[in-house]
Amino acid sequence: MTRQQSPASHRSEKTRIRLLKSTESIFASLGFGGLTMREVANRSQANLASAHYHFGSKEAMVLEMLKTRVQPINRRRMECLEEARCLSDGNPLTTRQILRALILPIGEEIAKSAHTRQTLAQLVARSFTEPARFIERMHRKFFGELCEIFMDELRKTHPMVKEEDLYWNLHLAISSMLGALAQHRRLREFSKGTCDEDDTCDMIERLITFVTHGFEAGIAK
Amino acid sequence: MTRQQSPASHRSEKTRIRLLKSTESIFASLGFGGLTMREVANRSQANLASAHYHFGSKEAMVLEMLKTRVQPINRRRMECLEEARCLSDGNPLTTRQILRALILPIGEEIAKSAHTRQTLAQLVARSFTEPARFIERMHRKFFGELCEIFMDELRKTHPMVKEEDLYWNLHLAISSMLGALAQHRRLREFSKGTCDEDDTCDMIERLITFVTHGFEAGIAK
DNA sequence: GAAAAAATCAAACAGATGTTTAAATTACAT
DNA sequence: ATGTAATTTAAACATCTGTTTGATTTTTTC
Repeated sequence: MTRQQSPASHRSEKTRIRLLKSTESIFASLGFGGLTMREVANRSQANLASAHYHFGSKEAMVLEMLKTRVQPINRRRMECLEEARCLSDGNPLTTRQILRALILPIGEEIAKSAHTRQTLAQLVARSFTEPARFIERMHRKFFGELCEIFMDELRKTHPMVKEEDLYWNLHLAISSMLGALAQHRRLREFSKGTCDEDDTCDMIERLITFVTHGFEAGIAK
Repeated sequence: MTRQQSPASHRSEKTRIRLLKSTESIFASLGFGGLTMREVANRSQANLASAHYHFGSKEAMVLEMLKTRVQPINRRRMECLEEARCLSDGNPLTTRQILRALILPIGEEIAKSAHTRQTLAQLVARSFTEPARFIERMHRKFFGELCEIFMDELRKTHPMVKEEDLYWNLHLAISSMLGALAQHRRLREFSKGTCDEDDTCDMIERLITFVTHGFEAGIAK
């Protein structure tokens, strides 16, 4: 049934890509349950059945979209970590450097997709709060080893700090990042226009400062 | 259609309460889209139609459940703030005191519902990340004025700090709180058993420390 | 240009969902 | 006890969902 993901796709995949784009924006604003195949097809100016033709099922389609969005961010995270390691030749990284490597890549990605700024922030956040089990499974797969790598880095930086404290505060830092992304669009209304949520750089810098100091306070004896 | 919420309900409302309880746990784990009237009715050992009889619609039922869960927490928040004001006779509160008043009441509520610890944390978090518009409207109503009260308190404590910075960092603190609640149950797996997510007091204290220092770092010049 | 493969399409299917109806039952006041 | 209101019930309704089918069109290959 499903079109095989064969090595060479000999013709343009315009439809496939349009479907993924629609999937992304609808999933970001309505979640998995709120996303319907018909709405995706409509927005993509494609036929309902073609979505199944390309992906096989709704679940597979959403998963495909998430993969293509999440993986580049995780790759970039590793790069950022590596860059920091180069700069600090041999010495342990600072807490800020580590947490920056975790957060900055999302900011870059958000800034990149200029006209749909909100979408990616929502997307990332929603993918973490979705009740759907298969999405949870995906996160375990994509995030599990990444977290261990970041934990290792934090251990090097804070060799005297208890494991428990490191885990707890990395957990809080990640949670803060996700929470901030999820609540992103509420800021303007909340601040009655005082704050500009569209200034992504500003947001990222504030977020990094916030979690860095939160983290360090949490591991202090 | 809807039974009127008349002042004196002359007979026991067992069914109504059972329906709300089921609504709570299902909504917490599956969200609004995942919650079905039939499942609620089944778990409540009630008839499908009785749910509509008591609440009128799925939307109204979920809203009623959220109100009865959220409002006590917000009332408690105001009490905590008042208690802190008493203790510091006239002087501005510390940042920690203010943020504690925001966070502690949720912790108390979570600790109270001992056997369903996870439920409330998930419930609060999910209610904030639900795509459903009517839930967003509810939050605006319940949270809007509360936030302004907390902002006023922060203004008194930090009179020299720019409005923008106060808003940004209160926003980050709230987001962190929500993110931590949402990600709550991931901690044990993430930490491979090192951390005990069921120790609610510990979690709340860590969270308060985290956001307090994050906040203060964010407003420092 | 003809055969084969890939992609699109309209239509239908099967199941689930929120909601309504109208009858039956229970609880309550007089 | 009786009549009235409140509640529960089984059944049906209309709509929406993901998915499948089989024919048709488009693209690629030779």
